[in-house]
Amino acid sequence: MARPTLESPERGDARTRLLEAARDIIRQRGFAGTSVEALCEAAGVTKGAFFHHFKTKDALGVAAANYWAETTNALFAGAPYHAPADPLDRVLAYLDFRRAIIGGETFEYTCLVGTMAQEIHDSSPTIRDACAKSIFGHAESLEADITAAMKNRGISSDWTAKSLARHTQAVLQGAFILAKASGDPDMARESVDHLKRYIDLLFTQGEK
Amino acid sequence: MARPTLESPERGDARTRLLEAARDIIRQRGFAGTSVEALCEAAGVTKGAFFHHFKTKDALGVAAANYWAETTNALFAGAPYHAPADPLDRVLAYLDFRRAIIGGETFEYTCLVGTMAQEIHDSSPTIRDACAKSIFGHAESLEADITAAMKNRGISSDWTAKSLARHTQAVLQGAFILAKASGDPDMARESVDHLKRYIDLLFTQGEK
DNA sequence: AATAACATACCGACCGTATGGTATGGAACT
DNA sequence: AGTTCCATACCATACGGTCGGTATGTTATT
Repeated sequence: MARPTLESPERGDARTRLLEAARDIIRQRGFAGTSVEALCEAAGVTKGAFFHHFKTKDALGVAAANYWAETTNALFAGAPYHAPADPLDRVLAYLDFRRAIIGGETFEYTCLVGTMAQEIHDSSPTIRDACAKSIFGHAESLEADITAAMKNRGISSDWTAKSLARHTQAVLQGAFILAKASGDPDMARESVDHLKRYIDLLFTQGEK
Repeated sequence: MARPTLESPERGDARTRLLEAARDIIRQRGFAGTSVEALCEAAGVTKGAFFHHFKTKDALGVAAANYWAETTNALFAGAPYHAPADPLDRVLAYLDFRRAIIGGETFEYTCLVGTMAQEIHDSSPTIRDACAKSIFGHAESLEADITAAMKNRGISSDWTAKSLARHTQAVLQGAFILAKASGDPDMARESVDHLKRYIDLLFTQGEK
């Protein structure tokens, strides 16, 4: 790839490759378990390049979380689950999509920012905040459909759209942990099924 | 505390203190982020004591997971949620208990084996297996009540007691991650509330 | 249009320290 | 007397991070 220009400084070859390496390796070994040199080797760059692009290892962690937020936002924005006219169907289609994504190697379907937040929540506030922004930002992207579905079905509830959106993320994060502990992605799919059943019950049972 | 004897070699003072230090510090900083020396300092022992009791750092991880399984098993066995005569009430009381436990500093209510499994699932199979045993063993302790509740209410379902028991653990693990990311334990309680509502719906709606 | 001046991207050797782990000796209990 | 338990001293290495240097751009001046 060509050298980055002043107009697009983010296009640096090494920088992107380091972020992609971070995305994959940190999901396998965790943040503290991933050395800068391991990242450099995977990205095919030297340490000089690393510290040219990131002031510290923590700064790489923040950048990786932001990169994760950007790429996943793009993935979900372009996903087919927005198609249904009924907002509830969109929410359920979202869960189908999340379920369909689960598969292959563990590090390929688990969540970078969930992994990092779990690990560094107490030792690195900057990384933690970047992770929180990614998780809760994504949750917010579901809120609109949930709110619309509640209005659409005339749901009067003691729960909020915001809390349900956050709960979906909690279930997914927890599902990943069981999958990691057991080495079996079915363990994650199982929880998504329960979550889908819950939301289905909330809206078919709660109708008034 | 007295010196350990040959008859109860597991009662070693230093050993227990190291396991307790591991329980607390690993929940704060993760496994890789916790140094042997940090554990020794917290336990008030030297490295000689550490490597006398544990052959390697990984062995400490396995022992910490087992210690966690033992102590939490004892905690839950002695908890008051077993009192209700109705098995469904016992399941719901279990969730109330889990919810009530959430509070204080993050490391005080989050799960050691969930944290470790997340981090070392790929790099240390022995620790991962010990964590899995703790998580799924605890899940199994719920299965009996769920099964009894299903029979009791005549539930014919497309889900199993085993999968629902595992799902409860997934929700709790995920709830902890959101709490860590946000720094707010309410984020965890919120998900427990949703889980309780789900189980309630499953049994009141599914009655036939 | 040429060029001086500056900025960016990257390399790879190097440094100080922290780390997991070892070797050895001795006190306390059996 | 023998074994368990633990402290001290030490080691080799892996770690995060620095630094001098080079190649390749961009911008401003003339």
